[in-house]
Amino acid sequence: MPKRLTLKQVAEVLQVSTATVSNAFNRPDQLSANLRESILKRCRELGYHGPSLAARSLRRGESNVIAVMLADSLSYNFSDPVANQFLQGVADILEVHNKQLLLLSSDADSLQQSSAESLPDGIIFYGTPHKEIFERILATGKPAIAVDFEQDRLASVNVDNFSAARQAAEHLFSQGIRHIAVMGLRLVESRRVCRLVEADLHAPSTEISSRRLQGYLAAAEAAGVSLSAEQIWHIPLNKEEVARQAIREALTSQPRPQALLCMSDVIALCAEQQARELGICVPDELKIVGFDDIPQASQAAVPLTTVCQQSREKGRLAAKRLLDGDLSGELLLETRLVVRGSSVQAGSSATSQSIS
Amino acid sequence: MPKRLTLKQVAEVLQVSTATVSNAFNRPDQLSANLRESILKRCRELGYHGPSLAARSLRRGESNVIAVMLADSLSYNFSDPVANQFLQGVADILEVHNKQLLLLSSDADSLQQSSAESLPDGIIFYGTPHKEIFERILATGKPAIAVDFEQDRLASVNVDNFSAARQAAEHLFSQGIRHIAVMGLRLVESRRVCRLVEADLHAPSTEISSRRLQGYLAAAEAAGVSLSAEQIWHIPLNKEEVARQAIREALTSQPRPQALLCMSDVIALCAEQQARELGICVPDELKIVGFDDIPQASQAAVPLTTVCQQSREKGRLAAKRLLDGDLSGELLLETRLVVRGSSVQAGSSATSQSIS
DNA sequence: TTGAAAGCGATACCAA
DNA sequence: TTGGTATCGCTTTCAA
Repeated sequence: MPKRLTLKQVAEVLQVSTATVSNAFNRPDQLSANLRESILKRCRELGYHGPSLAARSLRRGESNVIAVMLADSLSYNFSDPVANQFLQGVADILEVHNKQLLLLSSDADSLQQSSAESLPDGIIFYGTPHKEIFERILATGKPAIAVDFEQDRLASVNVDNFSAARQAAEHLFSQGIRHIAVMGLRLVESRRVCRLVEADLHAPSTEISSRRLQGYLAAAEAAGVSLSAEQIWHIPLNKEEVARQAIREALTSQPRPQALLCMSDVIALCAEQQARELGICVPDELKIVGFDDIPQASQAAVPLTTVCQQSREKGRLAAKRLLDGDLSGELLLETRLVVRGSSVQAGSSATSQSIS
Repeated sequence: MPKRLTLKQVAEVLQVSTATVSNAFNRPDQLSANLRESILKRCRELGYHGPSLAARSLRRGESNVIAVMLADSLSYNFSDPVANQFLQGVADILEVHNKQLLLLSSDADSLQQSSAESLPDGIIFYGTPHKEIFERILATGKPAIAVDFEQDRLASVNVDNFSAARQAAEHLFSQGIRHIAVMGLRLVESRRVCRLVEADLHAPSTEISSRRLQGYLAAAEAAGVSLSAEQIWHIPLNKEEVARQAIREALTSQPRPQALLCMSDVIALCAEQQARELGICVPDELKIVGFDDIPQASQAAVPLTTVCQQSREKGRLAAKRLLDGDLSGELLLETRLVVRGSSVQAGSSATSQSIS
């Protein structure tokens, strides 16, 4: 097996100095076009395809790699449609800028050990990372940006979760609905599905889910609708398998809620499916409102009314700001309620209207 | 902004040699537990969180990073449910082994330039990569494994696409269906939706889509069903927006096919939705069979009959083989036809049966 | 336009 | 158990 060639060896074979070969790759202006061409050509023949990333970034202090630091595990993020949209947006921009993508999880032990965060030239935090790792990275002084959480020491890209959620709830209350259940995502620390207790309502955090809950509550209060802790479920993971249990509980509780306010589309779509299995007709007997506007939301049998939070655009903006060095202040993306399926019939195509 | 500390500086402050600090991080057995503890503690206080990845991998010749080389663009892969499942599987294993994940696209210009492939300790090729990059990486002699394509110089993880597709088609023909349309994925080079022509049928490649097509054709022949080029659509990308056009064409052609054989679940689910919009009742008036068994397949309004190809497990196995150095031969995963919705009624829960 | 040489930060050998 | 030191592959300044 031919051990990878080094620039030095190549230089030797070509009878030029290492500097010249290096320049051929990195600084075309430092040598004649002719020479450069011939060097690159011979390199290709020899099987030398460019400088080693490790050595180059050691020397230059930059790597051309951007990291996304995920709050949860990698595999969880690959399974989550919202995260996927976000990563699509990030990838859109990185591809244009010729940057490579390193996926890191603040959840993983590996980070404690390998300090892989030292490689990338910049870091996008997606969701609230573990404190220790967060501090560690901030201390490096590398460019970084926060997405979906707030951090006074960092620029951020975010949406107004409070207003978005309030709007979603208002949509229901304005239809005269008085009895709802909230399918909440990660509202408390527990790893199992459960309902909230009164105290949970008075411990608002800055986490997006807490914001959304506050938005729901505000809308309820404004509409004079009572919404108590026992009508609010905690779902620890944005996964169908997990959501199902909470939804079953809610849909079989007496009296059955007229509507489900779901903190994600994954939950909402699962609710739709569960309702179908239980023989509950959506939207006649049960209204469902989601959050996120993932692609599947519009394709569902009963197209989902939800809050569009432009996840892909969020990824684009975060990556753009990071690469442009535009690292101050908070950027709030617009959200809008997408009302769907208000007049769907078999044979007619779905309608959807936006309310902004 | 405090520039990142180096191991050397730390050693100086702590009044020990660099070797000792290095050992504290990498070789606990090389120094007393006491000393090690105190060094690590002081490092934390100083804000030194471990050796730089670039320097360490330059020196050690390994980086703790594994790359997945995607045949298509990053953002496309994030949007594809099958790719997401695969990446979940890869991530499952990498997390256990404390490896970081670098996502590379053989599509991107950036690779030509940055030779980012030099960093990772091993590479998983997902789908047929561009030839040039493929050769380049093989030449490095790094551990690598091929997924979803065949390559005599590389170990691989794959499924038997021919048999799987044949089985899917047989399922239809055994129900007496004689007139079908094939919604094919990437069957020819064109970037637009089109039907095949006769010549395309006689140019079988080793690409998975070609294999699947051959499987369909074999089943048709065995069943005495005619399946000609004009009944076969080419869809260039596994995206709903793209598939829609082909599906519309197929569903509005006269006579309308009794069944759609779809080369992916994304296409099949899109077909289901289109049928709904056109007022065609699935499965009474139109049968649909997919391929992949993505999570949404079982959640659809009409649960989808499809071929399960264990994408996540594929990712797991590929990563496992790579990390275990088990790099010879081809590993074929089992596929199985998952028949769903054969007796679904509103109010009753879905049934599904496996035929292996 | 080219070449010589210093050094990026860490590791691992060998000696003490 | 610890310390000195050559070296990993490359970039870049400076001098020729």
